[in-house]
Amino acid sequence: MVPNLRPDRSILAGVPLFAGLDPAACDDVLAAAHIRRVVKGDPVFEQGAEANAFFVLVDGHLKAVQSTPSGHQVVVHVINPGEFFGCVVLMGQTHYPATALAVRDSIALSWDVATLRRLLERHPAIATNALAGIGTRLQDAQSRFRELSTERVERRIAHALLRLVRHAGKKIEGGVEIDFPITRQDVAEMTGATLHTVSRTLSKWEGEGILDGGRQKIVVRQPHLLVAIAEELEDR
Amino acid sequence: MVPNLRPDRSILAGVPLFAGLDPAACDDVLAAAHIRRVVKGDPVFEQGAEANAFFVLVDGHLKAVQSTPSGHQVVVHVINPGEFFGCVVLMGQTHYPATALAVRDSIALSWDVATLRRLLERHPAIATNALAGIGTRLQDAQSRFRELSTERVERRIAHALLRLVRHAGKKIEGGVEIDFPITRQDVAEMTGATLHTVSRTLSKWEGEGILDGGRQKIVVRQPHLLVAIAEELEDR
DNA sequence: GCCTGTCTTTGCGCCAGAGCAAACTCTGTG
DNA sequence: CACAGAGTTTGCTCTGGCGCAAAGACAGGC
Repeated sequence: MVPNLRPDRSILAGVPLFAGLDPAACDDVLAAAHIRRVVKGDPVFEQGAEANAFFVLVDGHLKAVQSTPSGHQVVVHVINPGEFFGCVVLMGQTHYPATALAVRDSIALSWDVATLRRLLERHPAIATNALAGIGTRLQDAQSRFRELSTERVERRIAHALLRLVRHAGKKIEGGVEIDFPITRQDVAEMTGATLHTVSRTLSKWEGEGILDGGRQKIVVRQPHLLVAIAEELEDR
Repeated sequence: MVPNLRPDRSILAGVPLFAGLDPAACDDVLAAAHIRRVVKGDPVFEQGAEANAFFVLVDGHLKAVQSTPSGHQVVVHVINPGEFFGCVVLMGQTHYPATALAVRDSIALSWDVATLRRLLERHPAIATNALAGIGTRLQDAQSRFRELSTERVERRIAHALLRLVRHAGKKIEGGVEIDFPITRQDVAEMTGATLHTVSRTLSKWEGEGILDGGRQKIVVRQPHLLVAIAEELEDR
């Protein structure tokens, strides 16, 4: 962690957490920030570690994974640029409940707990924005819970892919590509399925022209067909 | 909804959302509140309705249920006295994502959106407290997601019961009773299981002396055995 | 006290998808 | 360029727990 190297107010532009802050406030926020670079495969923090900092992802992609004592892993959240993470420190928790792992080289801003508290006090709008952000995430978590309870694997995978397309999709020639390396195992851990089932399903869809796979790569060719699978009332 | 009938500051004592507020602030909060009484079986608000009020449960118990287009229901949250709900209005959502149903006669305080905004501005501590509350709930949702992904039904049911015991348990002669009417179906909807599987599992546990069942009633006799089932590393 | 509707229990068959196993295919590295 | 390791595909088997069905058991209303 190094002191802030570029006091460029524009990095905060795409961060909902700081929406509505006046330039002076932005400078205040930035001045207190540290920059944290993390290379693909490295954790920003690990599950169980003492929670002492709060982060905003500026560039790259992370996944928040929880692992169970029995060795299973679950991807509880994919963190996209502009999102905050490590938000447990906002809520008086002392340890991180998940590991934040860089799925590609990433850059984050960070603030330690005390600094964050001070910023919250000085700029109450941040608290309101944080509330909105966490709320959205809560809803997302509940949706996924509902899906996992009520839907069959195929449909859950479709939902997961659509979510990825929406939040981390990059438009390319003839489709939308998930903008970071993603394994079948990752998709399995997001949907409560096994690697094998995900692989089979994606292969089938590839055969149907819905998407193109590849090593750590997914390109959705026909998003609307995925929507049809995800939403269709009648069971397939 | 009727105007505040009892301006008794003490009702706010057990509400974490208003922790740390000075007496004057409490009075301010209370003066703006309305009291909403709701009888068992009635909804406080329904999924899809316009979100125009925010609530704190003073007495009773609610369940937050989401239903899918296909008719399945999921219990996303059990609301205990002192908790807030309808918190989507805090986050700029326009419609309630779930139905809040009274599982017994209940009393809630309510504030309309505009009033709430004003209170938040005047008493920033509320925003901080709300942040903590939603954060806890997010973690809870993620835990349940993880359980649903990685654990077999029996263990998930054990976890759900323990959660109920913890947050809505009433110590009675020789055990802990869940302090509101709860059906096997409810437990099923909390754990992503079917009514039948829950019934079978509870019957088995009743046979083992871990708990006593009954119509809409569960009394846990040996919580530690439940913990053993929930936590044990080796699969049963 | 009886009746009705709701909740619960239990039996049985079946299948989605997990678990296991093995081969195959990339990609980066020495 | 061969090799190692990680990621992917695919086949086969087996089973947890769902779906369906039907019979009890209880509580509240009349």
